Amino acid sequence: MASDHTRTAILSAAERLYADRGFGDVTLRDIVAAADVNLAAVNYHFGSKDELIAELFVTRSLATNRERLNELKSAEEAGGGRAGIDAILRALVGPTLRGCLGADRERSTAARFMIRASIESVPPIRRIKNREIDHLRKFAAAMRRSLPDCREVDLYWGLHFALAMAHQTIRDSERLTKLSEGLCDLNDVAGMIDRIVSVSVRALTGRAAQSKAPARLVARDAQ
Amino acid sequence: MASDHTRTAILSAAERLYADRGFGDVTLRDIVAAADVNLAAVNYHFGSKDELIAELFVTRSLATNRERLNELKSAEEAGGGRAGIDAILRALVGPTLRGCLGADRERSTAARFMIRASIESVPPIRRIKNREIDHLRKFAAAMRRSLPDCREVDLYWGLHFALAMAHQTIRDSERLTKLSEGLCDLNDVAGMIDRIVSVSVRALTGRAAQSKAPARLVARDAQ
DNA sequence: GATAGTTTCATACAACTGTTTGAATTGCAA
DNA sequence: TTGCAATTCAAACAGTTGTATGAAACTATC
Repeated sequence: MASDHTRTAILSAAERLYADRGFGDVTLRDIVAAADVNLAAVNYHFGSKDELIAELFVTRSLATNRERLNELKSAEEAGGGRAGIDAILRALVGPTLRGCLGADRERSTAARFMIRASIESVPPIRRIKNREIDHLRKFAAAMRRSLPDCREVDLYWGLHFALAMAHQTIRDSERLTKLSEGLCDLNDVAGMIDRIVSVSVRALTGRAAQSKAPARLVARDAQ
Repeated sequence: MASDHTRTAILSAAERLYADRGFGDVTLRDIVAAADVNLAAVNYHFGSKDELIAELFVTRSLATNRERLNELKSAEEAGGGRAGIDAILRALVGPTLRGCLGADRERSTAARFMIRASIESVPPIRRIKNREIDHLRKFAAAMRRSLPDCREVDLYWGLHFALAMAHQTIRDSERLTKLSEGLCDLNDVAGMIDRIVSVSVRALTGRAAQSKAPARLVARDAQ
């Protein structure tokens, strides 16, 4: 194993191309052209296209999860074993948002690749993705500790919504910019995280706080 | 132009396959096999694969927008020209959510096709999709009328978040089910809409303190 | 029933896909 | 240097893709 140069060139070219254009229309020939290596190098170093994608995904997935858990852990330590709900949610959505929309270019392609991977469900990734559930469960557990009075079902919905907002903001930032005619500042990543966390916290605590339960609102839809 | 049978068979088979498996791995041969027509029929009736996709998207896009605007209009008429913010958001996310997760199978594939189209950005669709902005602007305008004291930027973020939650709930309903181990009931579409609308309203009215909106909203729960 | 126009069909085509091959080149230890 | 394994390379492979073709089968009009 000499210099790894070819291997890493392929990895980073592939990641960038997949992040930019999706898995659908990026061919091995595109990748090797961008990496400036020979076509056969992919199969020589990775075995197959699918294994290349899988390696890319596994590496990044572990890194993202580690980053999230680090933030969660230090938040829990700071709170003596129980973190505030806002810190938990911040640990959940912060890394990806900063990664995708922050200034660091390398982290940006990495994070955008992960978004692609979570959207265009391509076979080699789908097989691995079940582990994500286990990862999210840790956050659900932290949230449960933080909000012991919150109903279980509300907790999952809150987690789900927080991820949804973060996700969609990354994926469709262009639409939001166009729609608001530049009013929504996507460069202010910290402000954006605050906003998402704040909405999520309110979604979670709004009902729990005002103790009184369902004044179920009239929903005349249905079929 | 005799019986349209072949044409419509292609359209509905294509829509179903694209909705189920995405644009990435559905070939013309898959479509004609499902529609039980000859391969050449696609090019004969539609010109090309891209034009078939475009026709599918335009048709459904117009239908969805019409449905949303109808709901919005009747909500505004009921409120004497100014609809409540919850009714506006309900008109925005309701049709798609009911379409995707409701019981009506035909509507379901139609709506799921639209979700696919909005995720996997395939060229023939990307060209058309700019019109969506104009459509959303109408909802932004209605929201502005409903919450005249709300800051413009908060308004756009609220609209964005509402769509994000609806969207992600449809796209990744499986993950939510697994994560919550069936606790989050995705069959209760009405309750889900309540929940999304309620969170969105709180996101909008919480920050803009002096709002006049009826904050008596509480989402109901299943079970 | 013959005719003209539309629609279907089997088949072929050219382009592109991921993968394989076997020879050429490299790097390094003896 | 020689020898040998690891790596690179150009070329070709088999399979799939969207599209085109020209003959056959229809349908309706006269």
